[in-house]
Amino acid sequence: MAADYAKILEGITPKRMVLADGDVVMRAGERVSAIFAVENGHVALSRHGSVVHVADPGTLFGESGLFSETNPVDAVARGPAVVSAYPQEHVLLFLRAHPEINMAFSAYLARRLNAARARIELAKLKGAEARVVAFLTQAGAAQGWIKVGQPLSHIAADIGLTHEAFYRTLRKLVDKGVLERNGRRGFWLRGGNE
Amino acid sequence: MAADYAKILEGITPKRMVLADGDVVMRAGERVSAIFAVENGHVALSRHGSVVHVADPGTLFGESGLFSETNPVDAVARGPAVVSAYPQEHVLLFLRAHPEINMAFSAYLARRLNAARARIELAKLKGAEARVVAFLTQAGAAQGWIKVGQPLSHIAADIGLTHEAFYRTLRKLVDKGVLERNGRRGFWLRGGNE
DNA sequence: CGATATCTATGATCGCGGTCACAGAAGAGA
DNA sequence: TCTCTTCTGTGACCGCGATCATAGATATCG
Repeated sequence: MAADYAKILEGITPKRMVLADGDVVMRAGERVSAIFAVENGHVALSRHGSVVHVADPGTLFGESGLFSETNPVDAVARGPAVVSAYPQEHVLLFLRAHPEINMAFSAYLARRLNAARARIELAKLKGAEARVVAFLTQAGAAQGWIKVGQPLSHIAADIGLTHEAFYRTLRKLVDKGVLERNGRRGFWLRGGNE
Repeated sequence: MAADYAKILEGITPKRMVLADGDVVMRAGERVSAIFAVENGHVALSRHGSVVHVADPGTLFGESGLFSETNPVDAVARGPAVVSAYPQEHVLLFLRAHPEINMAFSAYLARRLNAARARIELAKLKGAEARVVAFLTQAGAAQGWIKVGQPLSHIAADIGLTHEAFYRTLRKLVDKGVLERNGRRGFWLRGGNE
């Protein structure tokens, strides 16, 4: 997988971890040992019991812990997953030794920061419909068919809705002709945007 | 202002910009010219017409544009504001030349990422009371008196509530004996937490 | 200093979405 | 295959918080 962090970590040999649903990758408060890349499946990061972020395939997690002594969050596999663990010390040494790679890492963090901020503003939208449309738009459903990679009920929780409200809103959007569905997880927002 | 990005940019001379409400700092699609620090006021970043982030005083914005050719977002002043523009090329040269500063910049981005994710956690809490208590706790109101630095109505919007609901929730917490107030902006959470 | 805008605050009403309840569909495992 | 779990989906009810209305308290500015 040509993930956008590929160049950053290509010089480091990761430890591969194969996880079952619910397996713990790291616990909040533990010493930081590594930065992780999701190869397959999903990993939920939670803080005080509530999910803060869901790491998708092709993304890193634990990036913020790289610069601190202890992990700020719990990381638990959502369903079967495969992650690569890149030892913290190797990564830090590598970044220090390769300024260009370091720049690329900063760029990667900046992109993730943007995504997180977009999610915050999404959460502030009032009304289930606005949030669902915003989510689908961010996912690219306005440019053509997209296929979401996780259960709709998880998405509902991610955008701060119950699954019931989410399903009802999807139906309403379809009835309005704004949204088309293909199977259970295929979506296409058509309608007078842009 | 001793912002936590101070050390990163201290070697670069910014261009000061004084803005009125609605003034455009940068437009999506334009060539990137600088990274910005908000000295005063607020700057709204939007993409495809919807707000992605509101930059507060003491924070940077345009960090992601630093690594690309063109701006990904519009930036418009929300009310009168003062921002410092640090020319992109100077910042890039500076970071390339000083690996340790580059690491510090990565660490800054990682901290912001953490903060953003904590905010996501807060936004997902259900119920006005839970969100208000979470906000006050994050602000340190469980450790003693704190004084918030912005109008309560703005805080209400930040945590996804109307100001009316926010005021009512504060009152309810005071009635319950969980919260004490000192003047309009002083708060202290007492009660069996921890 | 007085005029004006903003902030803080509370009450009444109403609609959205959470909760509860139920069920078919799909997937996992034996 | 059959069982069991999870996911997807819909309906009924009702409580929380958005909205509308109003007003005193503060802040701002000429």
